[in-house]
Amino acid sequence: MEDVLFDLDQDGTTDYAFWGQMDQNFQFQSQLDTFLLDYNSAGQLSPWSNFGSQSMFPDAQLTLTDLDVQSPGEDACAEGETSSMDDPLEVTKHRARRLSSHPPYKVQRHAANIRERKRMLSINSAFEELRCHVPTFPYEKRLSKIDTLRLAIAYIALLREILVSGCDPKSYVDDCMKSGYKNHTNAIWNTSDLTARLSWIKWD
DNA sequence: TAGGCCATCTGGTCCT
DNA sequence: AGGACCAGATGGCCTA
Repeated sequence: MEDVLFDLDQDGTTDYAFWGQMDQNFQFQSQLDTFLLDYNSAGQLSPWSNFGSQSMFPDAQLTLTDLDVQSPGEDACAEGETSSMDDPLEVTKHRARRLSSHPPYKVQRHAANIRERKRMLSINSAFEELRCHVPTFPYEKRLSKIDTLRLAIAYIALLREILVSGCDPKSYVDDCMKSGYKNHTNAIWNTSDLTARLSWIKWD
């Protein structure tokens, strides 16, 4: 156990040295982070977005040493070492983890993290766009992602029914309001909820 | 305070 | 080989 901790310490010090020497990599990292910050600030986030209250880019405030902070998984690994290191498979995994903490891997991992954040940002912007296209009440709080998807499904189903019926959309919705909308789908958003939302829509 | 929601990190897998 | 995609783990924030 002691030598494991020692090794982790060693990795840490070598990493400090590594990052200190690799100005080009740091510049690359900074450029990517800067790009993502620009990407974020240029994005059309809704007023519901909580990005302002919670930093989307903790890395932007990171020092070089922050890159060496152990991940949750590594923590779990360290905690489980005493009980599981007798298992050869665990020993192999542990070696792999130690290997994965070496500098070249960290550079790739950091770049992958940035790409992943960028990818999630694009997904979130798509959700924001979708939220703008589903019927919501003016006073309603921001829809969660799952609710946005479910409401969109129900909304599309209802629009299809309106199309098939050939009726005037507004009168169709009014009829639904009066008779109680029977949604044929399994959607969570059904009956009065969806039609009540649609009653807010200006059909003209 | 528990539960919901979310962002982030991470390793694995698939694709180009 | 490198990037995209995915799911699991984790921790923070918010609300009932």
